[in-house]
Amino acid sequence: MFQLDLKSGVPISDQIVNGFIKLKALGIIKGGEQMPSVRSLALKFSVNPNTVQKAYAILESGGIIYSVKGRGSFVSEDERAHLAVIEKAKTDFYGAVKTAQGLGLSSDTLSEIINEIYKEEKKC
Amino acid sequence: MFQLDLKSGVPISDQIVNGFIKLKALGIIKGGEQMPSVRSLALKFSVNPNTVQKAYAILESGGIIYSVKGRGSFVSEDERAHLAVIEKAKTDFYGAVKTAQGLGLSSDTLSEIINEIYKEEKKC
DNA sequence: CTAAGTGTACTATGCGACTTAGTACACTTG
DNA sequence: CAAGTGTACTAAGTCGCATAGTACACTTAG
Repeated sequence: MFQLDLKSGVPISDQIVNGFIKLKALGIIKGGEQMPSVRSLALKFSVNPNTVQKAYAILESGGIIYSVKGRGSFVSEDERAHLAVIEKAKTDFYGAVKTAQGLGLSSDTLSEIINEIYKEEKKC
Repeated sequence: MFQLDLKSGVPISDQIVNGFIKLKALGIIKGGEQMPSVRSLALKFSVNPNTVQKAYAILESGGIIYSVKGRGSFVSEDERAHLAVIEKAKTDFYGAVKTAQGLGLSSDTLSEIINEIYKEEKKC
């Protein structure tokens, strides 16, 4: 699972959303798999059930999961939702590059940073 | 100058801070140059003077500008502040790459995005 | 059928960040 | 002296987030 950082200033509901998006993007959770119940996850994170419910509502509106009354919430099997996540990740990164460019960083500097990070990946 | 986006959710004071940081990073404003007065900038942006004052206080704490009672605020001539801005930009970009990596984007994908953006720069 | 567990909806409350408003003071400059 | 500057302070309002509590409809295991 993932961790919550209550001191980060990032809304808890957003952290839960991003946490599951990552888990799905990395294939740790897969389509059709059952999500933790709203109440159990709230208990696990020591957080209000309403907060988890809000996160689940966001995930459902994004097509990442779907919910069934009385049964539970499940990871969506629709591939389009997964593609949308990838697209959003690209868009976010696009914005980050634009910002870096606006601050005068060269493309070489950015490439160096990327290589540094992905080099570590290969070590694993 | 730069624009404010009141609908973005980003605090106005932060937008002002980032705006001047960019102006200095790009060399549009230079060390020793006088900043707009708190009141005049507030008028120009149709914003409360306190909000501009807050932004200036942040800029001063970061060494980007310095203020003199009764005279005004001026762009710092200390090069260390400029270097710190560059370092922060790198750190922010580092985080963006980490996030993209966490979502499964390959280094090639990121490089493509960078090339796309910096290609446009050369056109100008 | 019953009980437990599920998603969902609603209101009320507290808290903190941000912004605005207004006032005041010390300083510099023309 | 007057105007403009930075600075400091209190008060109020708005907004988003999180919590608390309750309630209802549904499904499933027993």
